[in-house]
Amino acid sequence: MRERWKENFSEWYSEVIERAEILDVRYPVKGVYVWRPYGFKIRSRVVELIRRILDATGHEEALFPLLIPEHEFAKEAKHIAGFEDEVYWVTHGGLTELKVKLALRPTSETAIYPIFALWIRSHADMPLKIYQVVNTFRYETKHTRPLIRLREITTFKEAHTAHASAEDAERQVQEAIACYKRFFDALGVPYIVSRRPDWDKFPGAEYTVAFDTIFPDGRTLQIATVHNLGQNFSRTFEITFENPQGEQEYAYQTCYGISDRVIAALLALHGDDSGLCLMPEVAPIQVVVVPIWFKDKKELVDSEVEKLKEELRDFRVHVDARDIRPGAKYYDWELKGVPLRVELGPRDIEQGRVTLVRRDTGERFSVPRSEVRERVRETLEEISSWLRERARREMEGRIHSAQSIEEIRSQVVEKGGVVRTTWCGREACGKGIEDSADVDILGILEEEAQGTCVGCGERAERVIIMGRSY
RNA sequence: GGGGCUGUAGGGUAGCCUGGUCAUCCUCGCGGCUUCGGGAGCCGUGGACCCCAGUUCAAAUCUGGGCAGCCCCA
Repeated sequence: MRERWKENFSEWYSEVIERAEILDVRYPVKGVYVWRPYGFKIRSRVVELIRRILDATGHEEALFPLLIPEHEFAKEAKHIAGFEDEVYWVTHGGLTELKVKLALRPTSETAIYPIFALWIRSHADMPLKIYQVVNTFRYETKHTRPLIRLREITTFKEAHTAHASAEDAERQVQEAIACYKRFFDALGVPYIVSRRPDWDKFPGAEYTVAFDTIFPDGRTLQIATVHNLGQNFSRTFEITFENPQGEQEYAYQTCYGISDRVIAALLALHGDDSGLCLMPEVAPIQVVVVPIWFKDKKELVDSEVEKLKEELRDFRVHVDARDIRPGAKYYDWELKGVPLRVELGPRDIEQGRVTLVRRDTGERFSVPRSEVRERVRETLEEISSWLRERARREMEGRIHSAQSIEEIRSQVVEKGGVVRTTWCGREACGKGIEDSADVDILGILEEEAQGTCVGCGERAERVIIMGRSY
């Protein structure tokens, strides 16, 4: 690696995406990228994890069309107002201009809810919990960045639910938050959960709860959102049901999603100056075996490596048999983030041992050949918890508190990260704080506020977090 | 949204101002030999001027447009 992880994060990120073969960024359309096989394997593991979690909580996977007719898309006024300047439109079929323009989904509410209206007739049809993993399109005007700000989001994991009561929808929001916590915990991606201020909620939602993480450069990244839609969309799309009393009622809805950004976070948070450092849970290769060949010993080493590979068949193992020097292989696999390396040479064979090298700590040690399976298993577990713990500590070290506008500005602008502070809860005052500190309010925390508002000095009603985001 | 800069082999670059020779160097790919416990050496060989138009005897070089990328400000 040429670039350093913390000191030069933005360049590091670009370099690692390209050299670790995650994406090919050379596709000739702005803001869209090619998943390379190695990156795609990581993506697949991440998708499998969310599938397991959603399936286990009674969600069912489905697949809705990419194209949305204009009249459906335009039904919900606030929703379209929130998206209209970033929608791609299909206007022609061949040379024929379409009578009804078709939107490429920027998100799928307006594709799914007309169908929900057909599926739901009675309270017994609910709760209805559907999810899909799809690509979505947004015509981003700001600077696009691989996996962070995309024009084609390739891995949008969105869930949509419908309920017979406001209480059940509220319970669903809590379930979604719990699912996402489990998901990010498994990936070792630390997060802050907060409720977005009203002016920043999802267009058409009652309220939005967001997960943010903090990158090594101190900027925050929104990695998941959960929305309580109330009856806003069900009124628009006429999703009604007959309740137990025999009356027609509008359904109560929620939706929530996670984009490619979770993979950006996974890569960014678990790196160092040598490159990626993948969590064993998602690493395409968990253990790379490097044979150390010597003149007349090549055959001996190769046959031992073959046996070793068989002994390690419970793991995702790759034997690097390329005809290059071992050192070159070490650098290569470190860049690609393989969590554990096993070296096997004449010296190891003589002693009946193998050499293990941890990617996270760089620690090198030798273990008896007879114990290799068990030691690999426990070392991978240690790497997983070490990475998880390090990421958590790193993020917590970037959360500070501030009691004045000046402090907010100096903390966030100079040191990066986020600040906790207190706010009266009034929108005008909140926007004033954002303007004068030149820092955004990310969200409102669950906890009780004490003291006064940083903006107006009146009694504080809310604890908020502020930061600069991607 | 506004402004600036850039586009030369798979990657990184020199050449462009001042048009003209076989387009420079590093890396990389391929074949071969010797090597192999932290980026090997030698020999041979392969590969590029973003696209479209214009100016000109002649364009990587100048002009216009397109596309793509980078940076700064809002």
